Amino acid sequence: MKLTDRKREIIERVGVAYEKKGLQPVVGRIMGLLLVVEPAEATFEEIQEELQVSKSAVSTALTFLQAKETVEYTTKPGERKRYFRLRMRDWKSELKKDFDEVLNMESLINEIIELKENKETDFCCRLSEMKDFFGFMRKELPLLLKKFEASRK
Amino acid sequence: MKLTDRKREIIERVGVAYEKKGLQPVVGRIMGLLLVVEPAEATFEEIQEELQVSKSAVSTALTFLQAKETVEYTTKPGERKRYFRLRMRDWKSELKKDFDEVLNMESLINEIIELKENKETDFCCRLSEMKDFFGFMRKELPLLLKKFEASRK
DNA sequence: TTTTTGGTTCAGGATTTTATGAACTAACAA
DNA sequence: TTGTTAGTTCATAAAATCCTGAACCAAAAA
Repeated sequence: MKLTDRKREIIERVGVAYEKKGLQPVVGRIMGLLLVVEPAEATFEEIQEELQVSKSAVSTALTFLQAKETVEYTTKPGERKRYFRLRMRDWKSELKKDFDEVLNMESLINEIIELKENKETDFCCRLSEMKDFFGFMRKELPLLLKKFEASRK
Repeated sequence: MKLTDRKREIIERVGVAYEKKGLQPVVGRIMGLLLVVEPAEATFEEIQEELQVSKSAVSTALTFLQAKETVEYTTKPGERKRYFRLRMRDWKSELKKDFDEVLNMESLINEIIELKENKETDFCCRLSEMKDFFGFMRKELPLLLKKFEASRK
């Protein structure tokens, strides 16, 4: 495999970014690796070798990423090895899942407001403002996505 | 203190939501507690009692939340106890920090693209598209915030 | 001066998360 | 039928995280 130090540094940075999102270290490193390698795919063995982790760690991480529909593999005729790669096609649907967290926040805040006996406090007004903002975002984010798509045609 | 089961349930849900964001369990529970109590403040002792954790856990979590400028305290004349509460005033600047992560993503993706020898691949085009999207969001999100503010006057 | 209140600090223990290694499977090859 | 390749599975080891308890401190009260 033999990657440059620069690429290795990026793998780590991508790894850390994914760790912060709650994914496990090896999962994040694999994402990084698949982002920087050229061509954009790697075999099980290459991943294991480059990241210096056990087969089981690679297997578990790849199973997870495939379940999440983030990674897929192809095979080449006459070879039994799998070539793993990122499913870049649907980064937009990934994003929509992130957007949906807004919806969760909105309903959680709303449940908190509903419990309040006194809804006239400054605190409660702020909460309402936040709730409204999340509602606003829930409506506006899909529009923004459309606007982006329109801007590229 | 004596909270209803409903409020305790919400504290846990808020706690889990914050854990997912990478904060420690006790930090998240304190956020939940300060969101549901009425009036919206609690003493060190009340927090400790309600969450059933040690003084040190409460102290560490509160120190962290104050450093993050998410929590502050007031005192009452003649009392030495601190009354901790959420700094709800600036939830918008909190939000802006979240928005800024978009910027990080943009530059990370850009660094990856710059390393690519062949920029004509399908993979690279998708990456560019993502980069453009993050650039687009970086410009649009602040506008969206303004639009929201305008809609409330 | 001593005690009480309201915390803070930190070493170490418990728990959780993450990675390993050994045993296993399935498919193909010799 | 035995060996090899390309992984998977799972018990447990290792590491990281989180919390506790004991010692401590500063300010006010007794």
